[in-house]
Amino acid sequence: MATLTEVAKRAGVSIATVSKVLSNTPYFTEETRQKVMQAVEELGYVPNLAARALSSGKTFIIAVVFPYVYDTISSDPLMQHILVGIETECSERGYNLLLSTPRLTAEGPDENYQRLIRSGYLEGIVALDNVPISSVLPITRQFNVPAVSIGYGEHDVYIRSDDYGGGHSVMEHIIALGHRYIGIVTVPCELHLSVQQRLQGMTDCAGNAGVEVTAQVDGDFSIRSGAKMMAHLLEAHPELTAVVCINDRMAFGAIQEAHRRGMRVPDDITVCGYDDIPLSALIAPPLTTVSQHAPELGQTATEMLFAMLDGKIPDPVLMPTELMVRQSSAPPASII
Amino acid sequence: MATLTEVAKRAGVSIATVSKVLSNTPYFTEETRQKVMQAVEELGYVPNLAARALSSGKTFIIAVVFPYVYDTISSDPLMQHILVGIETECSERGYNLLLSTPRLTAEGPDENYQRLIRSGYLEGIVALDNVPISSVLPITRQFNVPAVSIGYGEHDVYIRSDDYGGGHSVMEHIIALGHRYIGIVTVPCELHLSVQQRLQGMTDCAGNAGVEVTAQVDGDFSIRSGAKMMAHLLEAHPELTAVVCINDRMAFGAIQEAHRRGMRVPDDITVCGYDDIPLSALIAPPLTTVSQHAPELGQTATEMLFAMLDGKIPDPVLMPTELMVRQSSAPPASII
DNA sequence: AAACAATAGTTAAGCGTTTAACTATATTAA
DNA sequence: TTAATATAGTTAAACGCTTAACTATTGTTT
Repeated sequence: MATLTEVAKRAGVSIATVSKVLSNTPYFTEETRQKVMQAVEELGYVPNLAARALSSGKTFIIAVVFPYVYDTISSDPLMQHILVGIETECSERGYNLLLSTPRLTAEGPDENYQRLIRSGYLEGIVALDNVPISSVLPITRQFNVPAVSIGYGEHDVYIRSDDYGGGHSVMEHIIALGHRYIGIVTVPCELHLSVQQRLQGMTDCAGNAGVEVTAQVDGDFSIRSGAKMMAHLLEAHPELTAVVCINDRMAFGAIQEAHRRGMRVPDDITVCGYDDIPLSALIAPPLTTVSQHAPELGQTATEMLFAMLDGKIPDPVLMPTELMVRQSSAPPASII
Repeated sequence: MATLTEVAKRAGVSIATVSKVLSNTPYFTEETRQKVMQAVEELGYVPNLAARALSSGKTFIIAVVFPYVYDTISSDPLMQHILVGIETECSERGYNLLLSTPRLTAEGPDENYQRLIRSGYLEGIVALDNVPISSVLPITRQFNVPAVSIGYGEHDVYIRSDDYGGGHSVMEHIIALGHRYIGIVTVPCELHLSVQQRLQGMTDCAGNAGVEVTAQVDGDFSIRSGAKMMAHLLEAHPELTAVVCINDRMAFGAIQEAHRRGMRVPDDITVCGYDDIPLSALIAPPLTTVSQHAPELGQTATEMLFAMLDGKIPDPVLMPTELMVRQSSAPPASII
């Protein structure tokens, strides 16, 4: 691979001049520029990133950190969409994207990750941070790696989906439809900070409307657990007319279980989800759910990171959610 | 961040000695080792990757290249699973994973990608290569970047899922059940090399059994198109008793469309898919499909790449597929 | 015409490693 | 006892780039 020295030789100038031309630092003539560019062209010169990184500190790498806890990339479709947003923004700026999925335990993230942070390879980080037991972010502060948090962990620069508002809006929708016997399928709330918010929004909304949530059970995000929890709910509380799940996958399971029992959705029971993964619009019946605008979440987080790299201190962002009313929700039969 | 020089100073030795100790190059005493390690410990020294990369050429970065054509990461669940396999293998070896999603046109991959390949940043590449119009691999050959192809593009080191065998096995299953009026939902075959194989397997199998495929229509991988093509098929060929889709998402759409028309699956019509994405086992009815073992595909590809980095030349691999018989397939009603 | 400023380019130091070549000491063989 | 060898450590060059400090040239101002 061609180096600066070769380009300089061919163009008949010094390597400093070549470097100046390439980085557009003032003080060279158009003629020099031409000579240099021609040499670059002819040799197919591409700067060596490692050398550039060492010399200037700019690596053009940012890392996406998706901690690996119970779930993550493999199973959560949301990650993909956040990733797409981040990728879009990075590739536009010529940055490369490093994917890090540290194993997270109560003692903190794994060795590999810690070394990576301290290796000087990363210009910045976008990290998912919603796990209460432990966080990937403290170490970034310690070693001054710019980082943006997507989530409710403690960190100064963050973007959060308005989970409280989102939870509030589904519940509001359900209560407005006339439902009074409502079940919630969630996950153990010590697992996930944003789910805590979602849940709080739901129960606050119900409380304010003078409605008491009939029952609340814990699944584990999976379709299967959604079905199982739906079964529990329906057996213990046959009076239920609506069930809200804190993610779409569990809502899929819930609908399946309802169908399995010969119930019609939404005629016999309303089911709502949360996340608005693409499949949600396409199942039968199409699912009423809350969109987090995941790609925008990733994209904005990345914009914030680039702002930090420019020396700015971006304000925290609360991304509004959007209630997607589809056909899985309807007034309770008793009203019609 | 601490550098070698600081460690050397603290341990009272030269930087070369520190480097030797850390890389376990012979000729130092246990005592020296202790002194060095203690200094490393106390200063929290972590080698600067950029410097190491420049000096030794080892960057500890491998890139996963998922070209962005029509579809990709955002929508294809398979990618995720391949990615998981790659990630597992990389993190085990302390390698970092760079995610590259070049825009691919007939003129080849985009500028960013080409620069990345030539930047010296990458020790190797695992690339999805199934698009006939263009490939991300020729440039890796040109610049001697070790690369493993997952797919049917022309490349010497590759791993392929046995699409032909997989296609053959679903068709065999359907014919064995007694179906004689069979429809296929595929995609325009100039889009995807592995789909061509899948299809060939299916038609060869049917041909050998003396069964003629009744109809074949083109969707676009999406659930929606699956439903639409199912509608076409059922209207044009009411005699059909089985429909095979070349991916699971279209099969979901097909099942939905069948349900929408009041048909029962598999009682009135058999529907099979391909890919075995996790959802497939959980929909109603659970889908008969073909598993590609995507994570293993990614993992083996990565093992092959590491073998190349060790100077070996791995043999091409054909990964066997597995027919997953579930409840969406049954003998045609005429037989029962 | 002298003094100064702006422009164009060069030289050389430095980024933090790895590693080949070297020196110094201890050990073994003859 | 000497030479050869193995061991332990050091010195310094190299990787390819950026950039501060410098020199040389040209243009402008007084």
